[in-house]
Amino acid sequence: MATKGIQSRNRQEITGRILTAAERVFAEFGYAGASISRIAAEAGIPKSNVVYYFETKELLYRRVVGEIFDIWRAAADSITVDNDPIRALGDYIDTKLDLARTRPFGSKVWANEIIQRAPIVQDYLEDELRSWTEDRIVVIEAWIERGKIRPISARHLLYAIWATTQHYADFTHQITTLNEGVELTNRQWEDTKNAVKDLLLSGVQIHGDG
Amino acid sequence: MATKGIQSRNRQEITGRILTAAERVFAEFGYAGASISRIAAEAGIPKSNVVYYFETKELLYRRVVGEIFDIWRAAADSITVDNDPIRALGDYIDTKLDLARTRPFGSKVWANEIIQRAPIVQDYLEDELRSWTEDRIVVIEAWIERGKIRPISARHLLYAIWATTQHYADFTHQITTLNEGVELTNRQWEDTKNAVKDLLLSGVQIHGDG
DNA sequence: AAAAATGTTGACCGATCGTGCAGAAATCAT
DNA sequence: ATGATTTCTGCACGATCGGTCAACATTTTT
Repeated sequence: MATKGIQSRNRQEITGRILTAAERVFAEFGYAGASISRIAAEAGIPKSNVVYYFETKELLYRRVVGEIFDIWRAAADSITVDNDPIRALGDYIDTKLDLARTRPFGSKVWANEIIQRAPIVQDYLEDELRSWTEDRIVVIEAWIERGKIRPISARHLLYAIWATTQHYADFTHQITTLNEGVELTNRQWEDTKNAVKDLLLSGVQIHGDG
Repeated sequence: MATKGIQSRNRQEITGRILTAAERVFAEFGYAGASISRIAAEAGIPKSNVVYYFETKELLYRRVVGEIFDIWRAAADSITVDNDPIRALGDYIDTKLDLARTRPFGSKVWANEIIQRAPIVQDYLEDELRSWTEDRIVVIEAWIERGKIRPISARHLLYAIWATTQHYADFTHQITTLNEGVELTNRQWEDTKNAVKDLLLSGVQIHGDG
């Protein structure tokens, strides 16, 4: 019992290393292009060992997708009826842009999966994403009814937020290339946050008369 | 000489069929996941014949990417200093959303390529896309200087337009799933155009005091 | 009509893929 | 200490991959 912990800790360490490697490799090569041997090499272990912990490529992949989905879901906690709309949406944009910077590979894996019509995680979309989305739409429409924001399309607002924030993760390479080949600095990421919020939330906010 | 045309016409027909099939297959499986045999099957010809016309998978892929890039470039013709900003940007958004509907596979191929850090078409980014982007930024900043639009970040405005419009192509499957599993109707696409323009151009337009 | 050029196809090659499996190694419970 | 359990790894398999090539069919040129 006293030594039981050692094995568990090792297990957690190694599965964590595999998941991190898998997220990167799946992002960089797509599901079909990612090979178990490449993931294993990135994690510094033999191929057979990856299979031992995750059984199949598909199960490993589902774990990777599930992780980023949970993280994104938590990012929208601020979107509730009682919160101030501009503040809540601004926080959501900030958080998602932080995630675009810190977890770009997860975002890319998700993008790849959706582009390829979700052959593996369609059940995620139909179960969890659908109800989650409807809940947020209800909140935004409640804000509209109470006259707190302009009567925009709640659904398309959500889509626009997803699109723009994830763009900075999925298209990092294009953005870097257009930034003279160097990654965005801290300052540029702050500028990005402000620019995205400015652009998107101007369409939401009720404009005063002066 | 009189019969020369027959072979040329056949050549054009068959390479066209291959390119259409390739665009779809590359979009659906990524570069690594797309196989020449699958493209050939989709085009209804033997694998060897695809190789005969395009030599390698990579050359075929470059042709596909080049096509969608040219189409997108032409879509921004309206962005010139002398045009009205809201009108010009609105036309650009409309055109790109039309392309999202009519050429979704090309958009997905591009997205896949950028996600994977442009292993094949990096020269496109550095040569053509970079100068093209800078030119548009100059136009938008000229609009700002002349007081025609709010002083937003021209670069991030472009990115936001790209992100939102391409989102409706790349994430079609997610959007369809969230639309109770059915594709968007003509009416819904019109609503989309208006919603995107409303959201993005509110941030651009100078708000009057009434 | 004969020669040349172009188009078409199936067979084949070496490489890599995901995965199953047997057995060695390490750790655990007793 | 010893047997049970878990962890680790090399090897082998059938399948599929991109690409080559030679044989054959068709069209074009002379």
